[in-house]
Amino acid sequence: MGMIRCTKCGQVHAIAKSGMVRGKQRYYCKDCHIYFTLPDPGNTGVAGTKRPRPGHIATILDIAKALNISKSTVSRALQGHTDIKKETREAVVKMAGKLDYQPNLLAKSLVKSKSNTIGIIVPEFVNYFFPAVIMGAQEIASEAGYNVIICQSQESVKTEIANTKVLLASRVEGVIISMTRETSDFDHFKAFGRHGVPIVFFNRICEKIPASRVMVNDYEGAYNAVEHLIANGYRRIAHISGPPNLRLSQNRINGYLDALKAHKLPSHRSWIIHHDLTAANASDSAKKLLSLRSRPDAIFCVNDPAAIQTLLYAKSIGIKVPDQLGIVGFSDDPISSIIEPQLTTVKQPVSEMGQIAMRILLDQIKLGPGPHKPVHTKLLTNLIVRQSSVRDHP
Amino acid sequence: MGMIRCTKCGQVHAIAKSGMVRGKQRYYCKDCHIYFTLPDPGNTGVAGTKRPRPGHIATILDIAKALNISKSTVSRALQGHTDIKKETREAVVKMAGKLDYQPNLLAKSLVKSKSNTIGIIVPEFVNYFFPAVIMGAQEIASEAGYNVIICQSQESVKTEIANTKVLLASRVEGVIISMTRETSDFDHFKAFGRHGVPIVFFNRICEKIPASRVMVNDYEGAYNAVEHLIANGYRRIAHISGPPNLRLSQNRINGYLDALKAHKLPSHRSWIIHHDLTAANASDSAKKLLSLRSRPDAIFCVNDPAAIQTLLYAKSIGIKVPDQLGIVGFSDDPISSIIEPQLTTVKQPVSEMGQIAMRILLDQIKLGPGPHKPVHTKLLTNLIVRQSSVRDHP
DNA sequence: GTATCTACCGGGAACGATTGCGGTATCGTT
DNA sequence: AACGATACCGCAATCGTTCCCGGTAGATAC
Repeated sequence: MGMIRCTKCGQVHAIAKSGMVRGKQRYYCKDCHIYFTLPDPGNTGVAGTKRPRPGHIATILDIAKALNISKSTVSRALQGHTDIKKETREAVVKMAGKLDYQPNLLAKSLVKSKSNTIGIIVPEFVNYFFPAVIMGAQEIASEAGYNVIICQSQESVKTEIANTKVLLASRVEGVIISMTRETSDFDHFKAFGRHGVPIVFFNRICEKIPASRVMVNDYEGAYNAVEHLIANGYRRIAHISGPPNLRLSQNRINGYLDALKAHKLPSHRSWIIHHDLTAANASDSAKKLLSLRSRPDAIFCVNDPAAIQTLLYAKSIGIKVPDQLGIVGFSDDPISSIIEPQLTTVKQPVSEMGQIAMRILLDQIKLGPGPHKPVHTKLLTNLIVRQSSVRDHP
Repeated sequence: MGMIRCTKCGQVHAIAKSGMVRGKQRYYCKDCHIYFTLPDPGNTGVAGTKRPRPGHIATILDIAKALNISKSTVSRALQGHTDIKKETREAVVKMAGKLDYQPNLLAKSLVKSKSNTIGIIVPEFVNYFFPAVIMGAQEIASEAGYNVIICQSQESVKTEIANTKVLLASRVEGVIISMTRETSDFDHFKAFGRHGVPIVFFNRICEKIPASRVMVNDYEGAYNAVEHLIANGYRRIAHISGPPNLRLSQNRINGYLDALKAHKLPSHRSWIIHHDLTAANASDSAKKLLSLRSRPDAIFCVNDPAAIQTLLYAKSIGIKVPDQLGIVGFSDDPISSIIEPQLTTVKQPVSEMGQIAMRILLDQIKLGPGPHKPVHTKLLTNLIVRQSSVRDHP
């Protein structure tokens, strides 16, 4: 029970009501029988001035009022409608410039139910690969007038799920995804399908969902890499693989195994080590392989970061590469041509991957809602032979 | 003149009118004296069903109707308002889950005039530096419930201007910028200020604008690097610098020059070469320096990519590093600890840079509109001494 | 001179949320 | 019984666009 000035009468005592409306205390005036809240103290309301807020961005209504025409006309003039007289249009455009008008995409998206936005979810973007893919994708998207929201799942399913929620709430028209290494439940991806948002997977695809995919010929790439090692006289070839639930890991293992089989070379289970794609773990895997009693004389790695860690470890313990150990990576990371010895690697078209994924996605968006036949694209790799796998005297 | 069914009467002939309204032909019915357009053929309108579109995302209205309550109540229930009965709230939440409700951020942003979005503009993100900064920034932003739109200017002022337009149109609440190397006109940045959108510059700052800045102690970093070279017996120290209009280039040059001066060492104009931060250009600069008659015996580079190119070039023409040539870079790019010899470099706190920039920005946003005192933050670097600059016998 | 067209423009309903204002039913006091 | 207070909820305006209707003035046709 405090004395507070009522909005209708003079000061009368009023008491707290209606449990705090949006953070503001609500009062009731006994005499006037009305409810009221106190105005914000910040707003020293100068009556009469309509919208004097400093950071106000001009709207079409501002332009319309300045020109004494309707906002419909302004809207049509601004989007180049034929129905508008030339002078009117010019006046509108001029006034828009004068008022520093910037269209409110939020409002536009809302009314058109079209956000002009694409979502991209990647596990991380510190290692060369994903930024390069994103660059390719973004290039195509902005050519088509689309914006891109980039999300990092940070290899965590939990944030991956959070990412899908954000993208859904932002009403993206399509999504490009490379999964987390630990994603095994796919309900959050299906949400996109339920809401008619097309998906394109790349690199780390999900086979449980009938969506388009962009990958490289992992099997052939691995096969060729291993065959190249064999041709260079290596016989005890091990493999540092990726997380087993990723299709790309499986494909590259199969290529590796089949190449060995085709050349009647042995394959041991202990020669295949899965690692989680972190640098520290790759180095551990290399350590494990190189301290085996039956030490391999070559290692084919699922990607370049792993190959680089392997190479560094081998050097650190005095194993000569390529003489005592052959190494082949996968991706053609810029580091691989700088490290010594230079790394032989299976080059994959990284930027193109993003471009193609985006092109497929935009096509699906153009086709409109409804389930479409998924497009499965397999890009070609090629082996870049450098020093880490070539011996003069096998 | 064709026979087309009128919307009001039976079929009467009608003729093209009103110059194609929004891509659709408009007709006029002579008998009814009305104008009309043909409905979209795609919509085989099943009357009665309100919104049967397949990809429809449930709205609060859908929830309200399903529960026979008003949408206001749904809205309040969903945001945990106190004014809602417990059973009602639970019913709403349950129905929201059942209908797979996802709030429409566009609508929310529109009505609240708050997009919950931050814009980031960087020149590129293939080289280690910018992705790492962005990661740091994004981390802080998502902790605070903000989304991030990332734009690449691709070192082009033109796309940088386009980026600002997009961010403005997306009603971002703040922007973090690292300029293009060629940006010399700043009107497009001022637009943010005019609209009350706070800016934080990092790395490549703009001094013509009273905005907050995050940088490292470029001068001291450079000074220490050069002093380190001097301590290792190098006397003819050159510098590959960045674009001259960037403050960081100037600061690092000054640190370089002052260190030379302090040790009474000569500095030649021909020993300072500006390069445009591309790899090819860095390599050219190294070539130019190393073919000078008075060849320098050490080079301090404005960043690691340049230092790496220099190192590679020196090796390619048989110059021994560090014996015949000392090299120091700037940034501590991951490559610098892998290349041989390992690169001495001035380490800057990259991820922290993004974090701090974002924190400053969020603070300014919290303070609300109106000009605030810009915050100028200078982070500390420290010299990582590796092999490329250390000689046993100076 | 009238009927018919054309060129242009305005009114107003969406889009999907938030929120100020106010109403009803219920309960507790005196 | 009457009144004050509380708990809960609905109405309707609002954000900035787009776009469907439709209307009017002038040109053209007959």
